[in-house]
Order: sequence, then structure tokens, then C-alpha cells
Amino acid sequence: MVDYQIFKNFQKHISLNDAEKDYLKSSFILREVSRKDLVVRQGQICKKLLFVESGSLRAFNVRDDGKESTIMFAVRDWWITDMDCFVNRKPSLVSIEALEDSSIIELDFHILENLYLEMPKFERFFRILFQNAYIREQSRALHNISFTTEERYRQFVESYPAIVKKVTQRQIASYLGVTPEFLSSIKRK
Amino acid sequence: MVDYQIFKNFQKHISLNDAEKDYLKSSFILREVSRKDLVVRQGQICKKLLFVESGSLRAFNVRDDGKESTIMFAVRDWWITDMDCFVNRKPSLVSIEALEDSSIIELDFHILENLYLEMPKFERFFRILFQNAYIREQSRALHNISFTTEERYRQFVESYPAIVKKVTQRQIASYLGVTPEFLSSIKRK
DNA sequence: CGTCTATTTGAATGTACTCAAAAGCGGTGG
DNA sequence: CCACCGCTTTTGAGTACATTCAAATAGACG
Repeated sequence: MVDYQIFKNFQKHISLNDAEKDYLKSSFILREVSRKDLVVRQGQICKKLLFVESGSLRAFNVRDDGKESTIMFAVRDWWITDMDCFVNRKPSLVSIEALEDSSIIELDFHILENLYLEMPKFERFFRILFQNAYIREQSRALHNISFTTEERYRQFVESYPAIVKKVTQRQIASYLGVTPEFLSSIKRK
Repeated sequence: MVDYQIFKNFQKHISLNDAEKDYLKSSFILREVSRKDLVVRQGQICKKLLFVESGSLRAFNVRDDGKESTIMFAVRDWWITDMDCFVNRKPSLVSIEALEDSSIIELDFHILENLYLEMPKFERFFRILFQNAYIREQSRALHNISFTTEERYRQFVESYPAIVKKVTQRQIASYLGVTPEFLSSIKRK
């Protein structure tokens, strides 16, 4: 059986036997995408929860005035989607693009809902996944409002070296919520 | 049986019979707190997940330089805690204070872990709870980096009228990450 | 009524943005 | 292998946003 990264990810919190892996394999879609491909388009409904087998993705919002904000990055072994869109069928607030050629796994909403019923241990898995996601976002909220841009830049570089290697300065700036010019001027010091 | 708000909250996502409610009642602690009481202290370990039966709470961080940032508010029917502290045994990044005399329910970490095993439907409940919490924080992150303070203030007032009624301007400013003076100058217009 | 805190106001300062232009860098085709 | 193109990054000047500090005013509470 192919040694998918996603199984290792599941097995951080729950155990899976080969029969279960087989069953799972049939319920998700493996997709190869190229650099700059859009996996999700802002404004549309996204019915997929995405897992990065290899490569990297970026979720970003573009305002009417053209201003672009990066909401999150996802590298190998990370999950990503617009959760509000995925769960509540709202138009996506973000586009998700591949930062390089990547392999991703798509989990369909209805299949996942079904999975919760058939294999309740996935309630546990995603309970822990969302719990951790919430912790990260709660921490991000604190950092955003109480630290200076310079402090937040340093912490980002320190916390996510795997991401820093793959993204442009401009994209980091749009994640921190500042202009690329200003981020550049911070680094000068 | 007393008609706790928390049962209505649980029943938004899972069903409970009277025997189960009885069992639950024995596993949480109802506490009355007074205005300005600290329920959680920054720097200490908080082993409790909190639910607001009535009244309102505020979680805030104080930096070394004295700068105070409000992370979240919780009114009747809301859950609140420092999740990283609760789940991972880290010192709490926040203090949680009562904004008025309040009744709160405390759920102990170990009792909750036990509950997951004995009543797996709670995996589902908290999976959905954290999923929604994550959605809100993801949305907050987007607002923080892509909207002006004025826009964020308007959206806060519009989205959380129940909170606005109970908190000071200063506390809203510390939630938005600006000084009270500046928030005041925005309202002038 | 007096005290304590919240809010408002204003002036001076610092932080971050806009706009424009120059410099750097990687890929592509001749 | 070099020249060019497109994009990112850097730099700088001018402007707008937000803070600090200090003082005045207004509200809440005992």
C-alpha cells in the first residue's frame, strides 16, 4: 500500500489498520497541481478539505480595491481550506494557489460527514485538528494586536522556517498585513 | 431538573436524555463569581474550560510594558478559555475576569478527556465547537490584516451587539488593538 | 458629595502607506 | 552565452494613520 503522508497525519491522533486505510483511500482524491494553479477560487463554493502530500499552497483574499491578504500557508503535512465555506456553504473568502508543483488530497464535505458516522474515531481526529487550529489562530490574534510588525516578522521566520523557504517577501508581508515596502524597510535595520 | 443553559448549548449539536444530563451535572462545577473577579490568572496553568451560564467574561493579556490586549469576550451561552493552556498545560497567556456578577460552569480537563471516552458524542460536540471557533478566528485574522480600524470597529459593533452593551470603549479598543484615544477619535466622525 | 475611572480633546511624534523609480534576479529565447 | 522580460525587492519623499502624553470633561459608584 502506498505510504501516503496523510495516513501518518491521521495516526498522530488515531490508529488505522490496513483495511481502514484501503477504505479511506477510496474516499479521497489525490490530485497533482502545478505552480500557480488555483485549487480554490474566491467567491465560489469550495466543497473540499485539502491536505498537502507534498509541495505548498497559499490561501489569500483579494479586496475590491485590489489589496491582497494572505490568510495562511500550507506545506507538506498540513490541512488547508476556507472552513466557513467548506462547512457552511458560503462563497469562499479566499483563493488557494499552489506555490510550486504539489500533490494534494481532497476530502469532499459529504464524504467526510459520512466518515464521521461510519468511523467515529474521525470525530476525535478532527476534534483534535480543529482544537489545534483554534489554538494557533487564538495565538495569532494575540500576536496581531499586541506585537509590533518587527516582532511579528521575527516570530514568523522563527516559527515557520519551512514556509519561509518557499514564499516571497511580498507574500510574507501580505500575511503580516503590511506592505512589501514596509517589510523591506524593517529588514534594513 | 434545573434547566441549565449549558444543556441547551450541548443540544445544538447532540441529543441528551435526562440520565445523561444527571451524569453531566455531576461532572462539572457551577460557580458564582463577582464583577472584577479573576477566574484565570495569566502565567498560571488553567485546567478549566469555562461556559457562561449568565453574565459575561473577558480574556486579556498584559505585556511586560503594561500594554493590555483583549483576546475575547464571552457572554451568556459562550465558551471561553486559553485553549493552549487548557490542552497543552502551558502557562496561560491571559487572565479571564468577570465583567459583571456571573454564573459560570467549569469543566475540568481530565473529566472532559474521560467524557470523550465514555460518551463519544462529545467528541462530535467539541469537534463542531472547535470547528466554529476556528472559523471565527480565521475570519478575525482576515479582518485584522485587511480592514481599517474604522471598518473593524463598525463590524464589531454590528456583529456583537450583546457584547457591546456590556463592555467599555477602552476594552473594545484593546480588542481591536488600538488605543482608547484613537478609537474615540474615530467615533467623533 | 467626593473619588475613581472612562472618555474626549489636542499637540507632538512615530509608524506605516502611497507612489514612483531604481536595482536585483531568474527564466526564456535568440 | 547573453540580452531581454517580468517580477520582486529596495530606496526615498511625501502623506496618512495611530500613538504618546497631558489635561479637561463626563460618568459611575460608594
